Amino acid sequence: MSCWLMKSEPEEFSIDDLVRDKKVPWFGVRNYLARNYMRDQMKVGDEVLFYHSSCPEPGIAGLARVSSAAYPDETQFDKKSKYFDEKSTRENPRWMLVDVALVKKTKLLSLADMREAKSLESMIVLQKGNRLSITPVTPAELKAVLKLLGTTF
DNA sequence: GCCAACGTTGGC
DNA sequence: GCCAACGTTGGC
Repeated sequence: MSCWLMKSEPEEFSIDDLVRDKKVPWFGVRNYLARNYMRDQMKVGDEVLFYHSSCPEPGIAGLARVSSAAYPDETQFDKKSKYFDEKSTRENPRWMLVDVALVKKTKLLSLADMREAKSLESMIVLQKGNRLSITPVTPAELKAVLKLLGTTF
């Protein structure tokens, strides 16, 4: 079992939207490394840290789990979608996704709090220049995040 | 709005 | 296959 941090812009899709919807396809990822994580490494039941990015208070806002195997992202075939990819075909889809299901909304563990925590300094999301929207989280990092949040999965 | 960092594209 | 130019991300 692995753990992942997945970024979402709350103006697009927030933890409150996940509380409402319970389970969503993680559409719109258009980065090959992030796609490969979903396609090749994610397993049903993997823990997910739901992270708010590009917003007034970035940080971890909730806990979730991977709830499906990888399958094609429908938005790549939708000409009206901003995620449309004319080079992708149904026979050979370029972009894959997994479903993500809510575990619980948590208090916000802000980016500032995360930067202050020595136990989190190895997290990829905190490394300089990191822009990847999906990053692996080590068991030790997960444990430290849960401790700071005062909760468990 | 700025800008550093990084990914992608395309000419050669 | 190199690499300059361009586009995007995302914190501030």
